Order: sequence, then structure tokens, then C-alpha cells
Amino acid sequence: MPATEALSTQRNDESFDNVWDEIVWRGLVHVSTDEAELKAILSGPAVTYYCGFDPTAPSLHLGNLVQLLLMRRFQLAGHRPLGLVGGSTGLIGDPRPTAERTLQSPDTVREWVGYLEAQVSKFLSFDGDNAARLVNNLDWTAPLSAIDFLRDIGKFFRVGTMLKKDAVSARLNSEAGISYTEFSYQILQGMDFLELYRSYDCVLQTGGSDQWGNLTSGTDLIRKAEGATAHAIGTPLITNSDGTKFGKSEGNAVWLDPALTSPYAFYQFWLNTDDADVIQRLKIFTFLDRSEIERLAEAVASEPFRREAQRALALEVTTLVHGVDATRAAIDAAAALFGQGDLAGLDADTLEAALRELPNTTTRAETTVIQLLVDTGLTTSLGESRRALDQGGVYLNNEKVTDASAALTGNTLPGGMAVLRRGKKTLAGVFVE
RNA sequence: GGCAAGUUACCCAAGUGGCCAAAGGGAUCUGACUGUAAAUCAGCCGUCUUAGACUUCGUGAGUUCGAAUCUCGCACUUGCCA
Repeated sequence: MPATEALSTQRNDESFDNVWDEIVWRGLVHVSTDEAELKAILSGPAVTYYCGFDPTAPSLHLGNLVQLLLMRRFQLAGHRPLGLVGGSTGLIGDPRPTAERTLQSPDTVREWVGYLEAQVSKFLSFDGDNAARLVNNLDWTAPLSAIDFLRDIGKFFRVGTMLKKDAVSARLNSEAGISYTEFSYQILQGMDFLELYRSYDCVLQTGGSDQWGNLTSGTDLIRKAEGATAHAIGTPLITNSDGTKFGKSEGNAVWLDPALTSPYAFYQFWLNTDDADVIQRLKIFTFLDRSEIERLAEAVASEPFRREAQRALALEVTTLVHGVDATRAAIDAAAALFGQGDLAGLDADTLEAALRELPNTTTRAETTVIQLLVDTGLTTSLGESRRALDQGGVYLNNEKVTDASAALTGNTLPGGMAVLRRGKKTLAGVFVE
């Protein structure tokens, strides 16, 4: 699972003069501080930069992956990454446009910090002159007293400026309003940048463009407190061309943690990418170079049905996140299950390996199909199972199920297994005990 | 602290005593068409073994034959005043 195997093969595209030109081509720059200066800095000797990840969930998601890969691209260009995990900011919560966050307990946040540190570590190299380093903002925030905070930091912040930040003004104009807790978030993030500037000479912060207010909060603070110029880059919000939210599969977030989103599901997510989006995704989420991506773009135009670009995307990203072996297993499982439909022709070992990649359950032969749909998570209630069945969307071993009282008995494949399917492509495995 | 408005299913949002499991829109899901795309059209969209029953409309009491709808308390949100 460690991506270390991948780290050694990653490189930036040498056809670009510098990493700035490359990330602009990849569409990774939505907003930034002075472009000419950024380009000069990034083309020069090693500088230190950082990106923060807040523990608002037990795992990072695809939005975070954009940042991780951007960090890696800078590291490949010779710069020094600081991976910040928000032990303190995670306790506060950054303002979302819609509503106030529910605070997590300190214990939970501490636990999540550990998970995120492990995940961030996988995408950066900790060897060499520009080795990455992990930092936790709780280390310098926790010891700070409220008085020191208000005197030493608070004085640099003007409320008028703070109110103008998008994240804050959106909330002020909504019915939800905003708590003082979340209003203060930008100060904490600004402090982080200042602290890293002082301790590590960190001069650049990256983040999503929705974080722009928080990014500039840091550059402003550094200017006021140190009289120095620091930089920020905001990456675009990744959207689907059909207007739906990126990073959701069947309504659920796609996580980097294989326990939350299986490598199989992860691979499938990328494979199902819309034609209209796939090239943009290749630029952002893979290390494929410009010539290869341009070739794939032509393939999408001339032979879209082959889905070559989607296959390349799924292969690259899944390997990046879950490693070669897990990706192989995901592809093999899909090949077996989406094959020509002759499941009985598969040997038991291949089938079992494939089913292990899917959501699965172990049960007795007399269990009904509608119950199995619930047990495997394909549906959330018996009523929903029945509805799906009525609509002709339930298959057992590629045979449409029409009888709501049907049971597994007599319908298993060699080795006492069965493949349950809902709709065209949502699969689950069943093992008879 | 005072005054006012509000809290409806995943999200937005109607409903203001029985015809309400609750309009409409979005999202998800299923079917047709396809390339495990997109668009389009159709259907489903609280739970339970359908008919039917059961549990829901911030929360706790109450009025009533009957409440999401009326009364009172509480919590939270918003606005204005202090």
C-alpha cells in the first residue's frame, strides 16, 4: 500500500522550463500572489513551502489529493515541503459556506491527526536535501495563552478585513450566521504561516481557492509582523462538467483510506470519469507528461468508446494512492466481474479474489436476495431492496432477479459464492458459510 | 436583557386543525438508449411482509374525536433595540 514505490518514479515534465509553467498548464493555479515573482522563486534555489490538512474526518479525500500532488510537484522541482496537520485548527473548524461545523472531541481530533499524518507521509519524500517534514500547529498554538494571543497576534488583524473574507461574509449573509470560534479560524491559519516563516523560512503556502482568505491572512500577517513578503497559490475547485460535485461516488465521499473507500471502488470512480472531464483530471491527478496527455486527448476525441484516457487515469491514480498490487487486484476483479458474463466459467480462486475486493458478506444459503442487498450495503432497507427488484435492477450472478422471495439456495457459483449486482455496475460478493 | 421572526424528510422549500408520510425543485438510486460516458425520457425516493400498519415535521408537556398545523415551557438560529 505505501506509495513509496511510486515516489521514486515520479518526475516533472522536462519539456517545461520550470515547475510554475507546468502547474499553470495543468490548470492548478486559480489565484495566486504575484505571478512573476512566484515563477522566479520556484525556478530558483530551494525554498520551503507548506500546505495544511485539517482533521475534520478520519481520512483525507480527493480534494486533499490535489494539494498533496501539487506539493510533490514542487518537491520534485527541488523545493522543501512542510506537511502541516491541523491539530489545533481541526479543533476549531474552518467556516464552511453553508453551516457551522459540529465540534469534534479533542480525543477524536487527536486520533484523526495520526491518520492524516500517515497519509500525508505517503505522498512526499523524506529523503535527500529537500526532505519533507511534518508539523502540527497544535505544537505552537496550545502553549499560547489567550492574553498573548490577543496582544501579540490579535493586534495585527483588522475586523473589517476579516469580515470581508468570502468564507465569513457568506456566512454573515446567511441565516446560519457564524460563531466567534469559526470567525477566528483565519487568525489561527495566519499564525501558522507566520510561525513556519520564522522557524523554517517558509515563504509559500498552497491550498484550495476556497481557502484563499485564509491563505492571504498568513501573507498579510507576515508582512505586518516581519515586513516580509510571502506567497500563496490557490488551486481551482474541481468540478464535474455536469454540475455535480466532484469526489462523490453514489453520494458518498471518495476517501484515500482503503478501509473507507476500497481500492476497487476507488479505481471504479476514476474509470467512470466523464469524457468531458478526463483530460483535466489527468493533468491534475497524474504525473503523465504533456505529450502523453495530449495523445490521450486525441484518443478521447477519435475513439471515445475505448475509454483509453479513463483507463490510464484510473490506473495512474489508484497506483499512486494504493500501490501497484492493490491496483492490479482492482483491475483483475473488474475484468472478472464485468467480463463476458460467464461467471460460472471463472475458477474459484479468481472469483474469490474478485469478491474480496467488493463489499461482501458471509451468510447462509437460505438467506433471501432482498436481505443480502441490505447485508452487503447495496441498499439500506428491505423496502429499498424490493423497489430495486421491482424496477428490474437486481441481479444474482448476472441473472435478473424478479421474485422478491428468492433465496440464495441453489444459485451459488463454484466454491459457494455469489455475485450480487444492483443496477449496471454496483456489485457485492456473497460467501455461503 | 427587550421586541420580532424562524426550526419540515439528504439539501432547498410548500403546507397553517381532518383529503399529510406531508406539494415543488435539486441530489442520490433504477429502467430505456449507450462506451461500466454525457445528454434525454420514464420511474422510485420514511420504516415494516404489498392491501394495510407503524414511526416522523427542533424538543417536552397540553388542548382536541383528531395536530406538522392551536397553547405553554425549553433549546438553538436570525434580525432589530439595549
